[in-house]
Amino acid sequence: MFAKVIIDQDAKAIDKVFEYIIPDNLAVVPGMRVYVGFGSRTVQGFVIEVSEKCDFDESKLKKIISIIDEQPAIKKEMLEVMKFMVKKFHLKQASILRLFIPAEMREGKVKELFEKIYSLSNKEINIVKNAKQQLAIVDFLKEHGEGSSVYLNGTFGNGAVRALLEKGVLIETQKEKFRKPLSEIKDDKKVNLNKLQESAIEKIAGNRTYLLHGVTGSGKTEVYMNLISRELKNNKTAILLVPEISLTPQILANFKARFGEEVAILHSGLSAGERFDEWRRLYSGEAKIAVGARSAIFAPLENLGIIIIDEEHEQSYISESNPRFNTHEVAKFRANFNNCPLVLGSATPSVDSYEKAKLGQFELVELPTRANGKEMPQIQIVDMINEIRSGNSGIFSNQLLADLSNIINNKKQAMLFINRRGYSSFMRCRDCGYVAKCSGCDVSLVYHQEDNRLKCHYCGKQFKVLDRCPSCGSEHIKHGAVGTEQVVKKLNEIFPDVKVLRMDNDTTSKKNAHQRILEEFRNTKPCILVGTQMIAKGHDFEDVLLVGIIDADQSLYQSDYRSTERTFQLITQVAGRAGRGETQGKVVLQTYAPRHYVYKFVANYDYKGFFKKEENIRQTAVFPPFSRIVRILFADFDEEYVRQLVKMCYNEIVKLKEEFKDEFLYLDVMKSPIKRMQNKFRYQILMRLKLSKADEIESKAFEIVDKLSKNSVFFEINPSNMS
DNA sequence: AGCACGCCGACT
DNA sequence: GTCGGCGTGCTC
Repeated sequence: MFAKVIIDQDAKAIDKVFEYIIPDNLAVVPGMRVYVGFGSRTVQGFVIEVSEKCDFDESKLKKIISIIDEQPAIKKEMLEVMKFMVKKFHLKQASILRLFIPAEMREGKVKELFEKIYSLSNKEINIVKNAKQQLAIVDFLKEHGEGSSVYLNGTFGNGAVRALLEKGVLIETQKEKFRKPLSEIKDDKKVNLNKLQESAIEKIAGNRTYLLHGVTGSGKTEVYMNLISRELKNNKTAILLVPEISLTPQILANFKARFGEEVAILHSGLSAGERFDEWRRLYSGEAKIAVGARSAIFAPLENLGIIIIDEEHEQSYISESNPRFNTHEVAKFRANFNNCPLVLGSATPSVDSYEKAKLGQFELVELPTRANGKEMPQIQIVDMINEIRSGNSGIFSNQLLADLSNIINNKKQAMLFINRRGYSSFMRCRDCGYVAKCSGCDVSLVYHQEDNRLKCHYCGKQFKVLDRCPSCGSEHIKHGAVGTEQVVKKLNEIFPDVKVLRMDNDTTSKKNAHQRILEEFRNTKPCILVGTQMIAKGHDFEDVLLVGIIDADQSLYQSDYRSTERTFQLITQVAGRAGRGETQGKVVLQTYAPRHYVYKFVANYDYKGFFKKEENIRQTAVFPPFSRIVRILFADFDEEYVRQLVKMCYNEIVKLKEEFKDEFLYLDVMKSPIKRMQNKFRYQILMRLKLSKADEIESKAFEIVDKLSKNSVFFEINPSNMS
């Protein structure tokens, strides 16, 4: 018998199938990891197929050395997922397979965790009287039967334990131990579903893709839980994906409360060992529901009954680094494979998904009202240009200040949203225009007052702050756009007695910091929470009666075709934080472009109106979803090398364009907007294609680039971050 | 990716 | 003379 093996090394040159002989004494099945000889060394590989004959010169085949796990680490379905992803996203096989197993399983990092358990042997106990600790251990074990090594060493000292082991008084057994993340189980509040929720659940019954459009507070989570329960009753399993930042302790606790041990949670906050344990519980079938961020779509579950993607419009479902894949597409593949429904839920669906629903490719299911019947908070648009005209050049409008005072006087809470961390977005010399930039990236440095440093938000490098311009010596340094730190500082000046908390990447990097800040916020009144995106999701604070959006235009200025859509989504999201309790909340939205159509629609919570307008614009300009944008990014330390490579590829693609004359709406080659990142020079080829033959052209373009480049190249479809 | 093989410069 | 620099090419 022969095995087709993929070598577990992430290199383009060996991203193919190698064949090996299966020795008679090894029971090798597809999906297993094996050790094989490879050139002069021994490496790990994944068996993807077992067959009677081989395609390679049999005399040159080596034997598989040994198997790594008894059970195939990659299940059959996932081997199909791999094949799909290779085709769809032009990824290397090994890099995909690595997504399917927890990192700690590779290279024997953390194997299963075993606990050492000691008990008394029947050997005669012979301990001198002054060995008090040893006698104490024996007494303890006589009473309790056994004890863990951690406990015994901790309470009696490891010297005593070791002495008893040497005497043979103790025997050691190993017990498998599961690490349990978050075991705080609360009572499950039984929620009665309203009619709309019930009918939504009824509708989601076939094997299609369902777009669940439900306004914030419409009770989507409750619908998800019921859908999952239903599938569990049918003896099936479920995957629920949520954006990383919504994986808050409360949400996780809700799921634990409802499903207990049947739910496994996969998120970045887990330790390596915890994640491995959760993975194993899914693999073995002990856990039947996987809840997690993007990569939970690869959960090793069999017999899937439903896949749910919450907040389906979120950008984080498109992986933008390393193995670049689109979670929706993988989910659709797995749903088809299992013949089960795929549910995409959102209060603000992506234009792409809503268009598909409109075309009948998805089935639209709507929850148009809040479950508690409460009104959505009122959104007031404040024209910041007017503020400047009337002499207020600060970062807060008079309206926002008045509303904040009101909140403080009533001992309530407010959230201020500013999607920029740090103090100010750049430092520039007023006299000569010099801007401080990162030495390795072509981006301006962000000033962080907290540690008085300039930081690069792309590579993390830090630099000394400028007190004078290094170019002309001037001391007139100007600060760029306002960030979270500065908002906090200004609030402290204006409201010195009020607690102000900040939540952004800088304050939440430590473990559990996230939770601590939210806990403090919950318990402090009055209080103002200033934060980036991460305050926009899922938090339910009854006393937040005011949400301020400091610079609503910010996401509007990113010049990609989805920036308006993103602005609508973000504002709706943030606005949803206000007035979650009995009292109606309010949103103050500060903008320099008050007449932009996005604000008109957002203030009325008019998603459909917005969609229509946006659809119209995209259709007229022939942008996605009415076309496909392909971006091919090249990056290398050697600028001359990338320049030539990109040129060669471009010339070939121009030929492709001649072949498909009417299909190209646009084709060009250029420096990437960020010309250099982490010392790599970046060039890109951009094309916009009509949908009719986009698949064909895309794969031909990929072949061209793949052939010419010795490294792997980044292919991005409809990218939203074009930096 | 890693390692062997191979062909040119400055050293005990 | 040979130790070692890293370019090129191969791995079932």
